[in-house]
Amino acid sequence: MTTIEATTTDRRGQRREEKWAKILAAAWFLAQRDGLAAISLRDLAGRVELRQPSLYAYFESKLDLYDAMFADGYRQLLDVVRAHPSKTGARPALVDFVRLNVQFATDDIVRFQLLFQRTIPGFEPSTASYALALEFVAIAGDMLTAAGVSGAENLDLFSAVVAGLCDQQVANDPGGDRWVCLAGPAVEMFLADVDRRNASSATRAPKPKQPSREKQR
Amino acid sequence: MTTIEATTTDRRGQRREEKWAKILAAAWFLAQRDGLAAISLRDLAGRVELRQPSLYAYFESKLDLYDAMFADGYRQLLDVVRAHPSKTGARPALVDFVRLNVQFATDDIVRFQLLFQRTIPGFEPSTASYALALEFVAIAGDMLTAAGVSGAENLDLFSAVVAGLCDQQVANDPGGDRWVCLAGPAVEMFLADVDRRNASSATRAPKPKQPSREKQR
DNA sequence: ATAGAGTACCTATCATTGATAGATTCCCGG
DNA sequence: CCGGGAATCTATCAATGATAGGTACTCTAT
Repeated sequence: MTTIEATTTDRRGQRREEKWAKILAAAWFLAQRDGLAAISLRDLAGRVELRQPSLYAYFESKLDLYDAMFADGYRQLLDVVRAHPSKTGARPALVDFVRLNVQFATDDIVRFQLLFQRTIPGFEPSTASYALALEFVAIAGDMLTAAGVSGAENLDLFSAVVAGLCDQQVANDPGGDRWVCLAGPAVEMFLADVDRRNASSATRAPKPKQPSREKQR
Repeated sequence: MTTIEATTTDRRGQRREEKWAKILAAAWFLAQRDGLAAISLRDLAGRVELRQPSLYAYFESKLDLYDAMFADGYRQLLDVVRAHPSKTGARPALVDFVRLNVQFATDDIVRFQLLFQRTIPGFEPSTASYALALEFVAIAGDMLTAAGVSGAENLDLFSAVVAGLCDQQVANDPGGDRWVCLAGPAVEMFLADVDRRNASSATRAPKPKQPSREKQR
């Protein structure tokens, strides 16, 4: 779906992938300069020494280009998250994880829009690309369970907090850090709330659902 | 800015405004059907018995149409917020306010996108339209101070929580209420956090920076 | 009543967009 | 050296937002 496949990975395949990467890079540049939806295929082609129809040898359509960018963006996100040294202790790691996410969002606004806001009419990531998104969600879920948080409602609340930080940072202070530096307080707030609810439910019902967890911080 | 002004409010003015409203309604319809960025002026014109160039008697450009929709959307939001009966007690009222916001977002996704996410390349609300947005922000600020919350950081955190709820609801469960019904818990979480921080800062430093405020609830 | 002004439309046309068809060039294996 | 396929081109399409200029209607002032 994403690309028109090279039938076999022959010697040409490498050159092709190089060019493919160049196109993608140019697409990101244009998206940042003119807006995600304002990418012009002619402009894009010109930047990689091609004519506009030749792009269709690499992408089936413009939406397919967006799909490739979507996958590329998630690969970048996964790289960032995985490359980051995980702190000792699940909760400090969670704080770092959130801060990393907000920073990632602000580092490239159009990338954030493409990955997390459905803004391009008609665009829907292919299953292959969406798998990368799920991979990321799984990582986030693991970090939460490691921090002793479980339950669908808690996951939803957490995702809302993180999304909100990113959203506000991107929309109201692009390039700044007004909400980036709220990552710590926000996670603190969230975890305190989880604890609070667990404690109160524990007093009412003597069997706490979650196993007791260490409180670091 | 928003519209090409009727030089005088003559008898025709009324008809003109009627038609103007019709165009706007049709624009919302098309936005919901095809996506915000995919509105076709020819299609839009056809739905109000006009030819495409005639729309330029009502809007200077397509971006200007978006500006009119932006203002219209905020007027709707202000109407909803003001029409809602305010509960007794600032904090229950705040919960209601948040729930109302999330509901408003899900009720019309493209409207949410236009008002709160900068997705249309080149679009920036005119100062007149943006004034409506500020009006809304002011209302939210008032509700917060009424609930005993102050400080820029708290406002930012609050806005992030609300935005996050809307964002996730719209993106991941459009039409549902997975995050709508988290409005209550989220506000509770937020207020508990504010209280917690105030309490701890009060014990450490006997002079709280913010003037003491009544703690209701 | 009627000329003039001005509004509200129209048709015709433009440049640009994403997309397709078909010809051409280039490279590599036989 | 030559045939096939990949890569790219030119030419063209329909649809888009925008502009120019003309036409019909309506109200006002003489």
